[in-house]
Amino acid sequence: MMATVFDVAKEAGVSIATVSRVMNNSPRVSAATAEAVRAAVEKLGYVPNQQARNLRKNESNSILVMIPDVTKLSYARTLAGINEKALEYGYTLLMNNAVGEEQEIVLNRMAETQRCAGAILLNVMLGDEWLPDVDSRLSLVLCSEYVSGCNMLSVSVDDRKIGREAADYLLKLGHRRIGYIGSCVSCSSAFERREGFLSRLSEDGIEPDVRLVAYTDVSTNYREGYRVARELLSRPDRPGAIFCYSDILAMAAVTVAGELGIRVPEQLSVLGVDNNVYAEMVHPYVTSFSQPFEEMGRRAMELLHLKMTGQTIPTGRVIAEHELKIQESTGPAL
Amino acid sequence: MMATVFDVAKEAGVSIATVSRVMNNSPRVSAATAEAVRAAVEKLGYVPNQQARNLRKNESNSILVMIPDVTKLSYARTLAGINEKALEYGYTLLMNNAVGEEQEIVLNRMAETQRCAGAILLNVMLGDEWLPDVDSRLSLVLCSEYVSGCNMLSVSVDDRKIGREAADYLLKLGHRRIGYIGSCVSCSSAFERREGFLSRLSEDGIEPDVRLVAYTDVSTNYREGYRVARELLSRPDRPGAIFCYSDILAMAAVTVAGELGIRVPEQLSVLGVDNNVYAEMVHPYVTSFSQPFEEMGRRAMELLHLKMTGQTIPTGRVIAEHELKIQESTGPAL
DNA sequence: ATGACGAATGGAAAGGTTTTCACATTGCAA
DNA sequence: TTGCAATGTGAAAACCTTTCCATTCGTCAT
Repeated sequence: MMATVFDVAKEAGVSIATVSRVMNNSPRVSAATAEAVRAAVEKLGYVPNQQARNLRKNESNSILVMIPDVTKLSYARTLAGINEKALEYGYTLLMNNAVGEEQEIVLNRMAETQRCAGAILLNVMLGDEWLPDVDSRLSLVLCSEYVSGCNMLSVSVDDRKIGREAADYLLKLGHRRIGYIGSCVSCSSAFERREGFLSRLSEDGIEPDVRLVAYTDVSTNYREGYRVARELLSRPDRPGAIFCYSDILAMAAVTVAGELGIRVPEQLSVLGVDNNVYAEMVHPYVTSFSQPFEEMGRRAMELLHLKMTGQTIPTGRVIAEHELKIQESTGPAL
Repeated sequence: MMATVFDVAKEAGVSIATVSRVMNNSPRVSAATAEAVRAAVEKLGYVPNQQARNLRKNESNSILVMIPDVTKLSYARTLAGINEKALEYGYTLLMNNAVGEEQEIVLNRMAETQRCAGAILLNVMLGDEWLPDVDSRLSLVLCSEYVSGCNMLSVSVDDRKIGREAADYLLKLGHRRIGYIGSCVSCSSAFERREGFLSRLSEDGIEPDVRLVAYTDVSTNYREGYRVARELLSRPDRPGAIFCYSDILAMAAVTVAGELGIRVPEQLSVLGVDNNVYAEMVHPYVTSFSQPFEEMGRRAMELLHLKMTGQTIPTGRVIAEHELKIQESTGPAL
């Protein structure tokens, strides 16, 4: 049915070994022979069977991407970046939408059946004693929130720095009554951002004020954010500026402000994180830290490629640069 | 390194053929032997090499999902559905984020190198003469907007019906001045929805009124939708109800109405399509047709499985059911 | 008692590569 | 002229399965 090395060898009048060499661009073959083989390949429409190749070479050209939830925009964007580089390097992308325990099962099965040579894990759960073990059999790169104490190679943004810069920016605008909406425990990035945020405020002598803070554990749930923001902004001693864990929460805050007759940014500055494409649906547009998800995906794929080809790689954590995109929701304190 | 059938055979004191039979649950092996083999498998931690298996059986257990843009929520949701079923059937998911010409190249390469046995194409471009050719070498299922005239097996919603029901719903609320925001040409679904919408209106004697219609070619771009909606709603003879191609456009219309002091739904009913999770970011919440993307993905995977295992499949088009989710943005005509 | 049959199992081929090793040819220096 | 290295090529093994075919053995009907 499909042409094989044997067919090509017969057609070109050479041995299968020579055909293989030509297909792999071996230098140890004469120009004339190579040309004849190539002609035969062309004529027969021969394409090497990847399965057989992988079996023989005992390696795989596919890599696994493990995603907790592909419908979350940040993951999808990262995936797009990974895909871009994978295509460039000639890898095939295996993807799996799995969470928790299932991640471990799938990953182990992939490693055992030798279905893939490497994997990129988006936002793997905390407390993963099993990761180093998997990493010994399979090249692994993490691409997600930074998990402190985890020594795996990872790509992430510096959430602590985002928090610090958020505080810095609002302080520079003259704000002193600065609030926070977001979680403090649900995930590592939330924790880090809040830590950085509070430590910068503390440097200017501003200590956490419970009346200015609203915690919501579901940091990306609009309705919950709306409820919490309403509560926070209804107080007589409401903050003059709010740093929000996500754009979703920031949008909720802006909407609430509009409903309560609080002018943004004159009476209230709102700062978010994400640069969500949907952020434009609320007016005024939300000032926000953008996260380079596509770039993170590309970097992760590059690192994995280096790791798999045995080249030198940076150890530990690789940081992707965020950027403050100033829009309409922030302004100087009155 | 890794245990093979030979190791297991030696350990269990049987032949490799028997080991293979046990691994494949063949009935032609005695219980005692099977037990011995299983014990050896357990002891050695043997896992069959998928590559070798695929090579021998000349088939693949992986299927390709081709996506134009994984960052679009509807595609991501479909992908999640596909993933769910693929896991259930034991398929490995290959994914590729490609558009236009690149789709054809990737698809052909996949078929030629026998990397996968089947593929699900999300929203493949129009005018694809090459599809039947690929389908003859690779099982194909389309999962996307319905392309009329294309005889491939496909899963899609009935966009014409959505259009009809939209008109029907607004007419039943007593509306007569009914507008439309969306594209008429950019994609098949936009065309179909508009056709169904207009034909239903026509049945009640309402003919298209250019003053009530706003066309925007980028049917999912908020800013453009905002501009267009503003233009449409600023007219003195503005419509009393609007059917929007997408929730994004509907949200823009609702926002514009709010800014212009037009009360929704008292003075203006707005109806969208999608049931976007972000639809909740605008008040009042938008009434909308939900599309079962996850379910579509699952159905597509099921159909592909049936097709690949040579079972009988429905021919042509499979329709997934949409549903009208009534929220706050629609109400009776004054 | 014999033949036929079915069940359980093993031997060996096949699937399409890559790669090692060996062989033959050439060119070049001694 | 001889020896040797470099170069180009082919034969065959190896990668790990599945599966066809053959063999053995026990059972049952004649």
